[in-house]
Amino acid sequence: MADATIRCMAVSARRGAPLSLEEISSTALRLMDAGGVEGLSMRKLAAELDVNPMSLYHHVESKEALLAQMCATAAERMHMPPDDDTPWQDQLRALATAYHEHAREHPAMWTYVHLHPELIADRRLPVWETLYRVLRLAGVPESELRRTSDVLHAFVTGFIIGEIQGHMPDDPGEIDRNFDTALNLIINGLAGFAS
Amino acid sequence: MADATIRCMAVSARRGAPLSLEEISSTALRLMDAGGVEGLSMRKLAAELDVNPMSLYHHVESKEALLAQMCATAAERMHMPPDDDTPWQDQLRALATAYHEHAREHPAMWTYVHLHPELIADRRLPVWETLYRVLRLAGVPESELRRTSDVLHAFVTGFIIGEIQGHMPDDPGEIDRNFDTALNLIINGLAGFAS
DNA sequence: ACCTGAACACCGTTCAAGT
DNA sequence: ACCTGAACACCGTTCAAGT
Repeated sequence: MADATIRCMAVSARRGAPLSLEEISSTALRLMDAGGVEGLSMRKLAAELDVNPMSLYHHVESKEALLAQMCATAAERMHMPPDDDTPWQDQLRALATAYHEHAREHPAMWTYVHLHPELIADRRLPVWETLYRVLRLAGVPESELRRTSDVLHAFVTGFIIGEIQGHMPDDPGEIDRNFDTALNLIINGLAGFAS
Repeated sequence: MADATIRCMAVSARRGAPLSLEEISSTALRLMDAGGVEGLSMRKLAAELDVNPMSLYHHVESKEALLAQMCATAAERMHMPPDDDTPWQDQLRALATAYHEHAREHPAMWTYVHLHPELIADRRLPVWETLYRVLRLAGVPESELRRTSDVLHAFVTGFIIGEIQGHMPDDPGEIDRNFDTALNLIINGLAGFAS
């Protein structure tokens, strides 16, 4: 019986269990975290999963589609700070920090997202919901929410990429001071807007 | 005589003249402008120059070195607005606009620079000289010039990449309004700093 | 249903040989 | 001095064949 089931599912000769999309994309993310963008190839991914490269194409349309999938689930799962009734400045700081940390955990994937902004364009994503809420608190008029959030997001990702790709931290305190400078600039700028 | 010269220079069978670094990198830039990052490969570049792919390696150490070369000369040649004694806000606007336009002319190369910030790290480059001058005018203390200029540069490149890679202009006026929002945010932020 | 091997059209690059 | 062809170690992906 078990033999029959296994035979009819055409399980890989090299593996016990069939592939799943979940397994594929989490392994892919691990490869990307470890080896950068060049660390992820369909062939290396297949080797890591102990499977023929072509088997992947039964679960994923293309490498691009796989990357899109990875980014989408990462963006959905991103944990955002809740509305805690503190001043908008503090909430913006918390949001930026959460974003920042997430990006530093998955720098290569983040760089890819930055280069393909359409992958997180969905305004129902937690990041955007949270950012909109904070910007409303800051007094940004409804008609300017879209534009302002786009600009801020571009700033933050620009900063993060610079940090990821740049001369890395001799002094880790230097990172924090850069981050503070960036955030203070934005908060000052927004405050000027609202008033 | 001419024959002898040509023979001893071992000129390509397919071309009249020998390759030059200048010819290589300007052709490479043209390919990149036209076809994005994927538009530039050593093999396509050689084909465009009507030369064997391996000939390129006599003038350039690697593809990476070629890209570095291209970015460096582009950054050196970038034409910056002169000090015209207008308020720093106007001068910053002029600087950002010049940068913006240059990036829109060579979006793929610009994206590459953004991903390899060390390529324009040289503080003697016109961009940095100009930015430092404007930031001094804005009242940024000497000890914060490096940090502030890094952050601003990251913001601006983040914005530009977002614009290049993002949903492109349905309405070209939309671009300008985004750009204004970004710049006003920065100027407001800096003004808060200095005071 | 799912997996596979061979093949195709690409990469960047090394190396020994040509003139 | 400069150019070249063959070769190597990679890519993503198609397609027909296996179970």
